Amino acid sequence: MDTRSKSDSAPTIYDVARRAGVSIASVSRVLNDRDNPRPVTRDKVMKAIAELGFVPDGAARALSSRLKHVVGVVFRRVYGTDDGGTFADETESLLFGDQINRGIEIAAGRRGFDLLVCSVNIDERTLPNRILTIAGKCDGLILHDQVLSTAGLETIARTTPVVTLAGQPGMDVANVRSESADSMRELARHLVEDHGYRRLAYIAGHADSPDNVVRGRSFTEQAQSLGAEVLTGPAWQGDYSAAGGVEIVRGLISLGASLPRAIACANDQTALGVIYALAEHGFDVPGDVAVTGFDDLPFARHLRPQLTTVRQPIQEIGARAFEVLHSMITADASSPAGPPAEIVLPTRIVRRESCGCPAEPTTPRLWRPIG
Amino acid sequence: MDTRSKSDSAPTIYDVARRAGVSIASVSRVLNDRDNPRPVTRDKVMKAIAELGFVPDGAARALSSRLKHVVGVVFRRVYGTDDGGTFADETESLLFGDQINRGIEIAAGRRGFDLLVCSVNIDERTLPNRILTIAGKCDGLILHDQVLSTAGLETIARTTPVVTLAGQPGMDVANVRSESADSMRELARHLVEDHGYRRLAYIAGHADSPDNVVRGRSFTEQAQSLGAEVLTGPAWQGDYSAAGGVEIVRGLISLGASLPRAIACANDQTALGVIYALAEHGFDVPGDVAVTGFDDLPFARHLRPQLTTVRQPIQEIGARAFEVLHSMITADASSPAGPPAEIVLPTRIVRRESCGCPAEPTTPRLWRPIG
DNA sequence: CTGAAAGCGCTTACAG
DNA sequence: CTGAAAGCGCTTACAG
Repeated sequence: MDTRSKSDSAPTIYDVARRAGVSIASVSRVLNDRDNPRPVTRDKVMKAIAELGFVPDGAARALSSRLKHVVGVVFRRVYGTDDGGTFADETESLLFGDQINRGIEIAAGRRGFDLLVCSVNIDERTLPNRILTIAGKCDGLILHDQVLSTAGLETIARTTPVVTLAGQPGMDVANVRSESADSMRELARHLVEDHGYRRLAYIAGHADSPDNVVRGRSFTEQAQSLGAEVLTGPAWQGDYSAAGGVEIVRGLISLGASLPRAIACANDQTALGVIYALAEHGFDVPGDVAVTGFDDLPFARHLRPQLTTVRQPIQEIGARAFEVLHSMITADASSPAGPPAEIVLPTRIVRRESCGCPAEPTTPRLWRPIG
Repeated sequence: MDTRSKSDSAPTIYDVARRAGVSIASVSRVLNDRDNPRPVTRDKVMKAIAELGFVPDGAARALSSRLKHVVGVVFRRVYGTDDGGTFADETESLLFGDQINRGIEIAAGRRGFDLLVCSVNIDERTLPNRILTIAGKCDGLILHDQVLSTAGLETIARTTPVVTLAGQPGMDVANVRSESADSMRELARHLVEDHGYRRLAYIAGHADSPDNVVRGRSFTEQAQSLGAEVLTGPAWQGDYSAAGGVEIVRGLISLGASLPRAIACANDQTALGVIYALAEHGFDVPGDVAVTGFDDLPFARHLRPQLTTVRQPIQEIGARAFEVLHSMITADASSPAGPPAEIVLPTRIVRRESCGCPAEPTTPRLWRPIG
């Protein structure tokens, strides 16, 4: 009669209680670190737990306490333009996304939450279902850039707290993003006024990305208002990937187009590809063409020329997203106020060499494109 | 009487059943795609689900079906030697670990599992508890390089399926790693015989990493057996980070030590730092000192000189780890055979420039260290 | 094909 | 301080 419950399957709270000679309620109390159990009781329980190698079941816990202590994160596994190999691995590393997730995870850990991650392909047909399955496994969801349509978003937000990243705030959806307009205007001003460039271009990211739209518009309007020319059109449509940047420059050059004096890119990865392709064709950066990025990923300062870009507090974005989500999860029934519609984090332009500014004297550099 | 259950909290299977005019059993059946429910029934249920925005609760599901469809991954958030800033962000990107996790996640997704990730600090005092909490939330655990002592491992493996990465197989613990000995011997042979280098060194990774131990020993023994000298000692103890590599080379140079003709590094990141520091002091790689890595991370071929290294199938390691874990999770009670003790994936040496071989003519290069 | 009912492993009022 | 009992939201034999 002893074998029944301590058989092959994992021990439960009942096994612990029996072994310790107490009720499951007492076991639960020491498990949750309540202070009622007497030291004696506590010790008996602890001993039984250790002997049995007992691990409380998270599902049962969650069901009972109505909190899973898990937040879900969904992001796109993008496969960028294929340039034939040089940047083939790039999209697998997802620099930006991974770093945001790290920020979320660290913030979550501080509150006893863990991260359920789920990368999806843009073309996935079962996406809505995937996301619902995820939603069922967590207390709230953080959705990266454009993984769901606005409609899909509103649907899921009816029952699950949702925070989007670089998206648009909605009825029940909070959004966290970083400031783009001011910094892009400042960048345009810098290129036009400080460096005197008169012919510029902006290489766009995904057309459906709000950040991209704002960056392109702010940059263009500011440059034009200062009397500079800004090249536009489908030839300048990138996809946030280095391979995309390479392809655009190669295309332009093979068409015999005359390049602008400066190219502002939607993000650092695009700038990386652009600099690569320019170097490949013998153009000097910034001598012939100045190039700028956005994000300030770690590699930006190791590039040669060092990349002038706009610094986003990447991990901070993740951390803030978690905090907002956490407040939505816990507030839920109590607080009548809705979630903060939007959190906007500050950015700042980082002038390095690729725009034409002098090199920072202090930082030695690791890499440079072939000349 | 209608408001009771469709109140503010999320709808449950009971709400759906009531609305559709069927039993919860029927709802459950369409939820799980069984084929008994008649089309009529199914339609009524689907309609109710859509109208209510119902999302089945994962915890309840898991508790009832005894499967959470979640695997946990624990890895170290390492803070490498601080070299004063240049590589400060490096450890935040965790190239290698993230790529393994991506492999796990993709493989998991194919079987309807999601990933619960948890990065821990080496120095975390609550680590055992953290891991137990994680364990309770998933069906099985994948542990990266040395997150737990052997004792801790055995304890948790008593009740949870566990697969380690680059560790050592144990009683109930499967291990997935890639081959290191043969490739390091081949690398030593290549440096000594093909290039004629007679004075070598191996910059180690974490001393407690089995991979590191094997790499160092294989390399050293092979080189020595071919009559070459291999420098050893604490001066060559790295920590798998670029910053560590930088520090070692700077230290050596500042001590006025005469450098070996070739330095084999425990991994690519270390090699990156080593090349950086050598370039910083005016040494030519491979002209003055040849340098090699291990891993073949994406940046290895973009470096100038292109990095000679050993290619590991990184994502494949993650994918295989998941598959083994999945078989342990599902087999459990049924199959009497234990888990495969160990899975070893093949590696191969990739000869590029940093060892002294001629450049690959086909691949253009993006970056190179300052000369 | 469908429903009533038990049970998964916890937490938490409620009594004592 | 401790225990008996209800309940969290599902799944799944078991009858019908």
